[in-house]
Amino acid sequence: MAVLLEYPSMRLIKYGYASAPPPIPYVPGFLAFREAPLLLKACLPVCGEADLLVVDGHGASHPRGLGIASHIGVVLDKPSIGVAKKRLAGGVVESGGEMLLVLHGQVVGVLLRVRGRSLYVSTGHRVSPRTAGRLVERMMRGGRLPEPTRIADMISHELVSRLRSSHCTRRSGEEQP
DNA sequence: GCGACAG
DNA sequence: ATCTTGTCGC
Repeated sequence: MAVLLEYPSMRLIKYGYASAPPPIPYVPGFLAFREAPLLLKACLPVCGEADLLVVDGHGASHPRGLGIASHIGVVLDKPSIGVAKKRLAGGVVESGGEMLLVLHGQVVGVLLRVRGRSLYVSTGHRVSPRTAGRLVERMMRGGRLPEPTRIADMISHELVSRLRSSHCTRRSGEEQP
């Protein structure tokens, strides 16, 4: 699922999606091998108008410094940022009131605290760690996740729910007492 | 040996 | 991610 939002209003312009069985199982550190091909298909209708990609997952804060956020940015040749809900690699170092994500002695991202939860924001492609953090902060609208991720989650959940019930039950739109 | 391990 | 349990707010 990919959504195109206007910045800074964060209004939904349009979205794209694709569906297919997972090619391989999920293995930590290799998420892009499982999800990037389908995600790239979902991006086709919207990425041409996008100036920045916000990806659900890590970018440079990855065991080999190349998470799915970096992967997508490189393939689509767009600036990208990784926004993950859990730590994958590296550590957190406080510096000047900032929580920096450090990997192999390099600052690769920032840790944001949102509503008591952690958000691991990292460089994807052509965006510095601190700029990535600042941009994500400006895409927050009161939710636990930045608007691109939150809205994509919302729409994809609705799509899955509606598609599932219209495929496994009787005619869609019929009541179920 | 033990823990950690995006989605 | 998915699943289960518990808590809080409307």
